[in-house]
Amino acid sequence: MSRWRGFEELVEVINSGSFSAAAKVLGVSKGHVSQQISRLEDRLDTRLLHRTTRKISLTETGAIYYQQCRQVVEDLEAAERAIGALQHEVKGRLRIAAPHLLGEVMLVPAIANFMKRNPELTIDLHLSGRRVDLIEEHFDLAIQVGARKDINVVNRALAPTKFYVVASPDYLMDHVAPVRPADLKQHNCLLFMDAGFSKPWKFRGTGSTVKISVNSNWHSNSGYALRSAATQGLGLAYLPDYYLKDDLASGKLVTVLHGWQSIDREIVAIYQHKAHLSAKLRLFTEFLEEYFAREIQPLQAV
Amino acid sequence: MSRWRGFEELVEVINSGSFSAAAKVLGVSKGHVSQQISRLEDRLDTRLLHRTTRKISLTETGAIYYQQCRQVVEDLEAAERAIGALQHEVKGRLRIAAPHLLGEVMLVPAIANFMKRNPELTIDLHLSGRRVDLIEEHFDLAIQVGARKDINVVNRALAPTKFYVVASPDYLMDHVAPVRPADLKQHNCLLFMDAGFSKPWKFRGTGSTVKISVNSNWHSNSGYALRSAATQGLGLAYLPDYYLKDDLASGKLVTVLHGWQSIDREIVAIYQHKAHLSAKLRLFTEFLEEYFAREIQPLQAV
DNA sequence: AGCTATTGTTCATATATAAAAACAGTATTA
DNA sequence: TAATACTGTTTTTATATATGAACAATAGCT
Repeated sequence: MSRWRGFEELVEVINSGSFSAAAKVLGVSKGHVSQQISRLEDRLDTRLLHRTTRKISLTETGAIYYQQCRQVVEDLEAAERAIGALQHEVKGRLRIAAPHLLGEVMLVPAIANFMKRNPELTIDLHLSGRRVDLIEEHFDLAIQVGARKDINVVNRALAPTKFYVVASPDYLMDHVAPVRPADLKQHNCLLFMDAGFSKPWKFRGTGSTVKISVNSNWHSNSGYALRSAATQGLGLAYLPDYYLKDDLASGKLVTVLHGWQSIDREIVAIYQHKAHLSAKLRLFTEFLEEYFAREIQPLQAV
Repeated sequence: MSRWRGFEELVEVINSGSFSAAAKVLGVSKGHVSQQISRLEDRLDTRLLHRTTRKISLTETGAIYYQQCRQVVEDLEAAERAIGALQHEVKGRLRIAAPHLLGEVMLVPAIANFMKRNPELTIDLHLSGRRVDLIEEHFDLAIQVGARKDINVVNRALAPTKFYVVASPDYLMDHVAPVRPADLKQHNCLLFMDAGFSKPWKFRGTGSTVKISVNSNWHSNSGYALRSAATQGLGLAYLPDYYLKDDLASGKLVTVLHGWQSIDREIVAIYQHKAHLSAKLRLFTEFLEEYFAREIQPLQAV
């Protein structure tokens, strides 16, 4: 039972002018209002209202208490209104975590687009190689490639993405283009490496799946640096489609290993709990889904 | 059920840092706290807390709501403290109604005495011939001679008082002093009359009680005027002991009808409800009781 | 790694609360 | 002046609420 029961009944009795009217407003029985006021008086060990069957009048003590409670009721009403507004409008802060590459290439233009429609929104975009802790670091949303196993979060697939092995035309003038994954061993591969670890390159051919640990004398935790190194002919790079689109179109890079596709992966939005999703978060993820579907064109078959 | 249930649980969960700790502080089960927060979230249609088994963290929405609720809790606590102080100290306003005579003669010095001990008190003394409506006119206390029949008020006897028939020695030189109530018919009686009505004079002899409607060509609603008229030999007056003390001692007036006593009456304090008596009201009536016992000396037997 | 202590949630049950009707009292109205 | 309609309170009964144990999950400890 609440520590402060009865204060709203008191306020409403005064505002309405009678127990009966207050009961009607509050949607309870008048007997209940009577009981609540009585208990409040017992608890405060003072009489708050003088009452005859017809007239209600505040005690001096009651008047002082009423003033404060009235303020409290107004504050609580204001608080609920504020929440309601926040809940149903796209406003406030949206704190997003993402890897550098995805964030810079995909999210920055997407966010720009979304904010044009929702100018009251504040964005806090945090790019890093880590998988952030949503709770600890107060992120509303994390965007990454591949889902999380954490059962406390929702993984929402936004778009599929593929990785391609690419090289510059220059490089391919000097080296024989690989046609099977095993051929990669003969090449210098530009590796994405973070915190000392790199992931193997995976491919799916007709019926078989291959995982290759490649040779490399060049590592970076920056996708931009990897792509740049590849265009300058330093070796082969394994990069996602959304990051290659322009350079493939312009011919600065070309794909190799035709017939071998990388394993499909998903760009995922990750957030806490499906229930009670705030409007801003719900609408932003919906927007991202549409935006990615529109912007990520499947590359011409390789 | 309250319209704002759960806000105190939310505040305490944040203040304590966990559901369990909050439950301990609030003196309820942790299951209950959990349920309250859940309902609050359902009602607001938003998530207020991120929770894992070990960590609690406010949502952006939750943080906003928490700030407001925290303020509300502090305000409610402050309100209760204020009431407590008002309830247990003699301070604030004490609004008293009394008849002119009693008020001027007895209450003014009594109040002066009481206020010396309780300087934080404010007194509002309203003198009139009417029986005031405590509720309607916001009186804490009415002092009068004789109890009220109203079942909604407390009649607290402060002191007994007697009425005496008095005359000036001059008057008695020219007239035969009455010895029985019936003799009053032969005299001019100075009548207390308010709103066109006067009360009969009552007497108790040895074994019998007499009620007399006297003859009068002089009326006033002022006890002071009555007494003054009597000292100037205009006739007989029927006045209370506390108002005659000085004039009887100085010999300006003398009592008649020896052997016939007026009906004893009570000076009464009248207030709303015995329960929840404020400290100032309780202490003031107690003080009046003592003060009257000390100050109203029984007149020498008549 | 495995164990322990502690977390928040869920569920059946005991308790407390709110409703509805009966009650007592008082302004209003005819 | 009597009838009436409405007041706040009381009481019984139906409903809702809080509990406490069982549960699932996790951080810290050894």
